[in-house]
Parts: sequence; structure tokens; C-alpha cells
Amino acid sequence: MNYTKLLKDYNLKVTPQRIAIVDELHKHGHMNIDSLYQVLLVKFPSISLATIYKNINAMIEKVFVDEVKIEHKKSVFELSKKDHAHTICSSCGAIEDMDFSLQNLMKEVASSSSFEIEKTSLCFTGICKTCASK
Amino acid sequence: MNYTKLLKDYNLKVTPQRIAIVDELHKHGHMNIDSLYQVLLVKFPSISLATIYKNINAMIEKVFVDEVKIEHKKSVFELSKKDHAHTICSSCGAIEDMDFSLQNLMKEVASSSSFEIEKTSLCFTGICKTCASK
DNA sequence: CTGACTGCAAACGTTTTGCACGGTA
DNA sequence: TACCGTGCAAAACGTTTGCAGTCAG
Repeated sequence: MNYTKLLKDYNLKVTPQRIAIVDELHKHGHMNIDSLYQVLLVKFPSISLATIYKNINAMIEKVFVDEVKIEHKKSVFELSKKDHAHTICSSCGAIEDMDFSLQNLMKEVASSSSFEIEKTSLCFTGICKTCASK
Repeated sequence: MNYTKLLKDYNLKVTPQRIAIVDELHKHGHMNIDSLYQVLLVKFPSISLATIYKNINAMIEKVFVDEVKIEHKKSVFELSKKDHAHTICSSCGAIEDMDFSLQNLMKEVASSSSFEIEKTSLCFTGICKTCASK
């Protein structure tokens, strides 16, 4: 993926910090502010939390980063992708994407209620494969 | 509903403040900390936010109150009830319960993945009936 | 060259904590 | 009576803001 182009497309100036943020989100899939901060400190020993907050918020506003709110945990952030659900392991904390046809779900709901859905958020909390096999 | 019995059943001492909290949650369905505080101030002019936080947290721990995390808004709290989804109107902010067979959804997911679901959270953001008709 | 971005420090709003007092069981 | 809950004030926490210096375009 070309992070420079991505940033430019969304009218954000291309800075090393921003490239790194997008890069880490892409590599890790889901990260909260703290883990992002820890990882970025390696490349940018003097990076500040304020910079990370400002950039994440800018990216959310440009709608190419999404926030995932999780019960009892801090929000994590991910590069926007097609509708999907999340699984959160209550044992190891791992967060995974799950292929899931939210489209069908949304159509079903739309036809049975008078609510016009714009966005759907679906999270499963439970035990992941790895933890279950222990 | 007998709030005294409910509190006793969960090993919480029965205090007027706690009865009022449960009562308001029951009446309003979903409330955030601030609205709860405002309403409780009427009955208890000297109630403190700390008391509300402590009690809500205790009730969440006893699993008879649930927290609903909402994008761009403060969490709301509700008395625990059977699995259901939430609709959140992005226009007027109203939060409603939606009858929804999460059971079927969960079975479907369980059979197609190796994730053992304990809890499902499903939120639809969009435009409610009332706002749509304007 | 200009406006936007960074990093620092301070401010802010929310939630938690410690403690003395009061109420429940 | 013993313990738990309340309310107050202070602390802790996460996030945002203002600003001076720096960098991307």
C-alpha cells in the first residue's frame, strides 16, 4: 500500500509521523493509543501523545481510520475497511476481524423496522480459537 | 418490579440512592451518568457524582446493569435484559432497544468460526422513524 | 514563503480514590 | 455493633488545546 498517496488523497500533508502511524495500523490491524505510542517511540523518540491524538482524529475525520469501542477496554483504531464484525477474546484480549455480511443484516433490519441504518457496529466477546484449545 | 429484592439478591445493601438509580434506569431505559445525576438531584439534593459512579460500577459488576458504548457520545447504562440490539439516531440522539434474534446470529457465527461467543453487542446508527418523517 | 504539523506544557473533563460521617442489617 | 454506603475534596487519568519552532508543499 502507498501511504503517501493515501495521505495526499485525503488532503493531509505527508509527514514521517503520519506515514508511520498508517504503517503501524496496517501492520497490526488494531491498535489503541498507548500501543501506537510505544511503537512510534522507537522511530521517533520525541514524538508526543498529542501528535498521535491529533493525527488519529484527523484520520477519523477524513474517514480512513475507524474507532472501535470495546467494553472494559480502551478504543482501538483501524484503517477503514469494508463492513465487518470484530471478535474480542476476553482471555487474551486479541481483537480480530470477522468476515460477516453486514449488508444482509442491515437489509433485514431495514425491511422490518422504520429505522434508516447508516452504520452498523457488531462485536462478539468470547474465547478465541487459541485460548479455547488450551 | 421490586427493586429492594433485586438489590438484596445481588448482595447490595438497600439504600434510597440505589433504589432511585434502579428506578430511574427502569423508567428511562437508557441513561448516561449526567442525566442520571440531574434526575437524582431532585430527590437527593446533596447526592454526589462519586456515589453514582460507585453504584453503577457495583451494579455492572453484579451484572444487572449493562454499559452501552456509543460512538461520539457518552456511554449509557441500562438494566440488563435479554439479548437485543440498539438503534441510535444520529439526528435526535434517541437510543432505542430493537428486538433482534441475536441467538440465531450467534449460532450462525459459532458454526462458521472457531470463536466461542459469550456476548454480542450490536448497534445501528442512523435516522429514527420520527426524524425521518420530518 | 506560507500554512500546516510537531512537541511541549498546561488545561480540561471525566472518573476514581481516601476519608470522616452516617445508615443498614 | 460492625460494616458498608455516602458525600466531599483531592487525585488520577485520558484527551485536548495553545503556542513557539519546524517542516512540507
